[in-house]
Amino acid sequence: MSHVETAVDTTNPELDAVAVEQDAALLTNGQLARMFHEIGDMLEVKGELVYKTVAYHRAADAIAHSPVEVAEAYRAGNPPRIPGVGAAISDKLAELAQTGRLQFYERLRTEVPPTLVEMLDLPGLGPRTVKLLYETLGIENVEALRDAAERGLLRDVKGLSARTEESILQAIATLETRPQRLLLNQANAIVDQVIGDLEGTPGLRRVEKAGSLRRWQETIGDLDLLAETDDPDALIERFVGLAAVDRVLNRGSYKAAIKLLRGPQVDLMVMPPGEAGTYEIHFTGNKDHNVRLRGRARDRGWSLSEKGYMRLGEDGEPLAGPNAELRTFATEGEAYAFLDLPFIEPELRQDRGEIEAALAGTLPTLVTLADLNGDCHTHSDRTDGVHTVEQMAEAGRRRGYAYQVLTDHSQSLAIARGLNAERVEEERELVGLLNQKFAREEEQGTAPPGTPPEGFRLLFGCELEIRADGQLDFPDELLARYDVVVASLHVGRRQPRVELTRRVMNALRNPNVDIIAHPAGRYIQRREDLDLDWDAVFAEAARTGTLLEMNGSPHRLDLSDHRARRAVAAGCTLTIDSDAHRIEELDYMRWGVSQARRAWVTPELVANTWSRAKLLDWVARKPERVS
DNA sequence: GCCGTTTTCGGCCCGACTGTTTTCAGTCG
Repeated sequence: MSHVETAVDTTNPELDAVAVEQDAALLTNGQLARMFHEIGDMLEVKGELVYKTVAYHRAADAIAHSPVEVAEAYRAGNPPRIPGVGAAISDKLAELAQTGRLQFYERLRTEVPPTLVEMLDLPGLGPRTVKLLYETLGIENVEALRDAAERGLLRDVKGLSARTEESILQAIATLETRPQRLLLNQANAIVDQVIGDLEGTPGLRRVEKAGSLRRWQETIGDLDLLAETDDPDALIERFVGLAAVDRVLNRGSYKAAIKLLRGPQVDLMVMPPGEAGTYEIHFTGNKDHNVRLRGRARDRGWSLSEKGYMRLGEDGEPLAGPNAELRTFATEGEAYAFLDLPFIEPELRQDRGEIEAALAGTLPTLVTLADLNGDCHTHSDRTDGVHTVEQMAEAGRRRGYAYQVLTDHSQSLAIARGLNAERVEEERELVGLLNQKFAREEEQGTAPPGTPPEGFRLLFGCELEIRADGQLDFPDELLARYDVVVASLHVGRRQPRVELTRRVMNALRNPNVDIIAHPAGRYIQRREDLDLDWDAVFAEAARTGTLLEMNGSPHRLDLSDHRARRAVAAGCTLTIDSDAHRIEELDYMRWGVSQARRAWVTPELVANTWSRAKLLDWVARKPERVS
């Protein structure tokens, strides 16, 4: 607990000031990862050996996903073992941890203009071409490239043509109008639309989602579709001719890619009927997961591609001609089994230990939507919601929940018309009346079908503001009257880490606070995470049994999968909530569940898979744990 | 640059599509 105490200790302000100054030079895992990715990019442009550049990118990813703060650990003289980080990169990390700088990186930046690396963002333009353009025409940024292309200078470079000029100008235009990555729910809606448009194509047996959407990643770049069809030509024809197509990026016999009008790129791959297994694996990814599978296949004498497993000869090449041997499978389960692996859930396919767990027989049984018995975070029109308390409760009841917690905002969040003590009392009475009605209907057998045996109850809660001064927005006497208190932080988000952490700690230690909602306070692609001492927060949440929310709003998905995994490792228990402000948003639960699955979360770790009695008992016992 | 229960050196995952070419390199996923 000592680091926890240190982080919130205010008795010696001078000590705090020293700590903050040291922290200033400590790079976060994210910053380290960005730097090593950039190094990888610069080495690519320099024309370095491809495997060297890959090594830097791989190390960057591993650092980004590391459960420990890497720079902090190095500074403490306690460098963690990170897969993909060997002697050379480890030395660089040590230098960064000590000095906050890296000479190798700074020298590289003088050799390779940073704007050169930005040119790699242009679709179709890779490191070789960037290098070629730099060396022949001295082009070192996108502006110069556009200028040269417009003036017809590129066609004189060996290996390029007038056509290349055109496609480069096209790529620049694409980059400038490129939409942000899609949120999960947006991507899903677009894909459903495209799948609907493809239905009825002659020969088509089925179309399914693949790629990052099938892994339920929190944001989606390109969309991937797989199709089983007896007539590939007809399908490709239909696909590239869809009304929503802006332009066709490429088109072959088995695959095609389109860019949708004001929308993302969509890739379609055709699978021969009955051979979906390896295709689904290949196109669901992610890349690192696939590389691991191919390595394992190769160790066993087979080459794995989307087409199936091909027997390798003694030269390490697939056998050809009459000796060729190809194994295909109808399902992913069979294709995994060929490698003596069990089926691995798509959400886990990120090469974050799932292969090892599969081999050890320790893959988790992931939480599902059906496991949830309630929703601990919902709003009504009495604060910033859209539907009435009754409408929201009725909708929750019809979902088959045993409980739903009404968590309208507390008084200080004026922007959301937060409730004062008087309106809190009104709301309590309203909740009581509704519950009487629900109980009556259950007794009379007129409750909606699907109502669980323990019946449905609307639990009385609030979303309690953790104010900028660190105080909670209601006094303890009032808080003690709630069934469930959900605390969250919306204001004073830019305070320094020590201050922010102290505020959250104060909420965690309050005997009446049961859940911390959207702990990182992020809005995906719009607002950064709160700068908290996460290890301290997780340790205290675990000690006090305060539940940490996985917020299902596709804008939040907070905790993130990485953080949730760390929280669980630290002994925390979670909730998965919709944070619904209208009836339809109760469906946000599905995105929260997918995020939890990506974090390896099992049902028992999620408090709202519990019965109502168990949940209420858990929160009632918090005072014992805090003391 | 990383890595090793075959290896401390010599490997490192795979194929489609595109464009500029006559046999392939670059890019992408």
